[in-house]
Amino acid sequence: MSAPEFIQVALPTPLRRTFDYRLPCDDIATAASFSQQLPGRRVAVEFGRQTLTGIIVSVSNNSQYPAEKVKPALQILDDSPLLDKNSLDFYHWAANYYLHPLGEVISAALPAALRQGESANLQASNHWQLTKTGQQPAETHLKRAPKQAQLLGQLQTLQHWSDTELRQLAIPPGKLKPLLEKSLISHQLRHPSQDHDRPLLAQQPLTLNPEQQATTDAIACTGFNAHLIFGATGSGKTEVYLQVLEKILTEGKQALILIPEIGLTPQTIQRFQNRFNRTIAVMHSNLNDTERKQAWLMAAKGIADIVIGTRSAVFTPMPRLGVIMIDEEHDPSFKQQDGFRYHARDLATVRAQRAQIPLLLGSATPALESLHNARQGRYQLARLTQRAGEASAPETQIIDLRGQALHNGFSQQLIQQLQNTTDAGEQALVFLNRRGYSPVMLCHHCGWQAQCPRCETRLTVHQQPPHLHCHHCDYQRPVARQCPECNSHELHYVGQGTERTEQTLQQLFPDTPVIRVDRDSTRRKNGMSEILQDIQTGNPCILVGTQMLAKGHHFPDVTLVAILDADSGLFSTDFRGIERFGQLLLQVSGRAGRAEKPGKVLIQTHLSDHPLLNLLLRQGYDHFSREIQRERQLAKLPPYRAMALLRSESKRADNAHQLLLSARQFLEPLAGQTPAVTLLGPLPAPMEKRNDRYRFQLQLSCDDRKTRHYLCTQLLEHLEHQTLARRVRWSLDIDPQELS
DNA sequence: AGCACGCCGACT
DNA sequence: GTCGGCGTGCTC
Repeated sequence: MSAPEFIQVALPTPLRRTFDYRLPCDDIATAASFSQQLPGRRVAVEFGRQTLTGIIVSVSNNSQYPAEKVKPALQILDDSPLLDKNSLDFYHWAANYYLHPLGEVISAALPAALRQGESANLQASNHWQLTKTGQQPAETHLKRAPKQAQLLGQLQTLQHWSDTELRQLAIPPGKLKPLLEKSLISHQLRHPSQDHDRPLLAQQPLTLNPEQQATTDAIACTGFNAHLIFGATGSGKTEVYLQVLEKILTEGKQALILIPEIGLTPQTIQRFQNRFNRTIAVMHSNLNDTERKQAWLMAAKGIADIVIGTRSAVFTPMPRLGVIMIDEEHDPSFKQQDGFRYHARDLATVRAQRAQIPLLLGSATPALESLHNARQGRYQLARLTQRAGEASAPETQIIDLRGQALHNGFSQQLIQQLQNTTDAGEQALVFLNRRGYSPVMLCHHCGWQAQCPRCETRLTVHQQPPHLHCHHCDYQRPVARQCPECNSHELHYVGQGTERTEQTLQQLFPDTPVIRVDRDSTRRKNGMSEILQDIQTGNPCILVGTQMLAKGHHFPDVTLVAILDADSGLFSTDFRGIERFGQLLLQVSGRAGRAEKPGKVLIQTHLSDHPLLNLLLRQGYDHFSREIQRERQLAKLPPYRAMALLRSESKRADNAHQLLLSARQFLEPLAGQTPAVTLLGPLPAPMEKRNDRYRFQLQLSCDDRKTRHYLCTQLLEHLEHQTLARRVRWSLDIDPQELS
């Protein structure tokens, strides 16, 4: 057989095809012998006038493309495939399902360093550990150096650590020098390797309660089996994860654990590290390019046994993958909201099916989709109802705001309850999902409002530092002193954000520390850790914050949780709005009433009769979700229908609108032939103008995914031939999570 | 997408 | 006289 000459290369471009190249001349001679192993390797090619790194997806003896136009590839970059066949097949599947170019799917799968053609070799890195002397109480050696003693104390909780962990803890390597010189710690440069010599368990597992035991037993190590673990905060989901992990690791397999973007706290990783003597690769947004590449390669080369990562980790090749777990599976951050709009939970399901391995989804407030799957029998539903320890579920109470006098958003009743809590020396948490000081700046004389010049929205007033800020396009300007319309100086701030709420609370409770936790307050400090340390002391304080407060962190001393304004959540126009609100409400409530102190949750609203709110509070999330499910079924919405959303945006509104109109005109005759297809739009997006662009959307709903796939495939081909499609930014969202 | 080409308006 | 705005075309 003659040596194959051509390779098909996936390149990072929005063009929905692969590109043919000739093998580089010096590789042809040996190509016959290794052609089987070409797919999955990276290759450098000339593409137009640029040089790109692509992935070889297949090999052939001929090319469909005119032979004289086929360029030779510049260089094959890998000695062996970087991506195995299973991974490539999975990426193909994803590209086809989401109708997204394969090259961009592969780009999402690779860390930036490998995408840009860097070598796929693992780097040696420092492994640090305590010496014998270093294990003794820190004060023995460092009486006169309290800072060093404190640092040693911190390191003693770790025992051993890596350069990356040091960086995560914000400890500059230079600070370790004195400890190194005193021989309290030591380090060695090591290449990462499998850690299979030590016993698997570093720590004895906890005893499971009957529910946890039954759940763990139901999970089979081989074959696809999916489980939805529905358990409130504190019901012991993590221990189930750990014990399933133990089963999988015992068999010598790898585990992939997906977590939400802000759920990855050092404590989470610590729990896995403390339990197992196994190499863990962590992949999240705080890593730099080198660290990310290192973690990815450790997973792909089978060195790491446990991989913990956010959404994009679902693509990581893992040669011995034995389980996928998704914690907080309802979290919206599992869906990518731009570019390649995939859902990591949905892809994880497919990946587990293809690999014939178990899948675990866990949440206190499962996504409606997941509960639907469980109720349909596609997932096994495991309920964990017993709260660990003595902690009882918090008592919840609605404060009806109708007709009440409010003080900057606080009812008299809420102020009294906060007073009681601080008087008792306990902590309180006030939740408000709105950053800044005030959402509206209004002229008292003529009614002028500070608007964003680029978006169809108001500017938010910030006071720290003082400025007006658009939360949608980042436009900023100084706070106006007088009205630009009528020159009046009487400018009022209407409504409250976290800054103003912090100020109000500080005025109401001058003797109690008020701690604000939102994107603005945590950015300045060293992440969130400093703030958390203050809170963890257990001293009385009042926390004010956005959803940052609701996720991931536990505040054992908080006994009162107040939701300042539930109305905004109940008014949401998005069809998923009420589901999100219910999830957030329970997440926030879950912060209260840990340990022995019973918690209380107060919800301020003008809609105290809202049936779904009352259902949620009186009967729980299960009943709440069933009711929403029923409404979705009646309204013919997901998960009962397969939806796709074609979005368009342009500086010229007519162009954006026109493109969708032509899409609709194209789809209508096709849809007419197929039963049960609904087209809605083109409609202006909920925020019609954003960042100087006018936005429209066309919604497509089908009874089944097959029809949707067919229609969308046709639609994309149609759009490729539209000249207008080049002047308008557009994107197709399969299974959209938000209609915005 | 990125990049180049090509054609018209308002500046040093 | 040029700089640069974006419309159009092309990428194996």
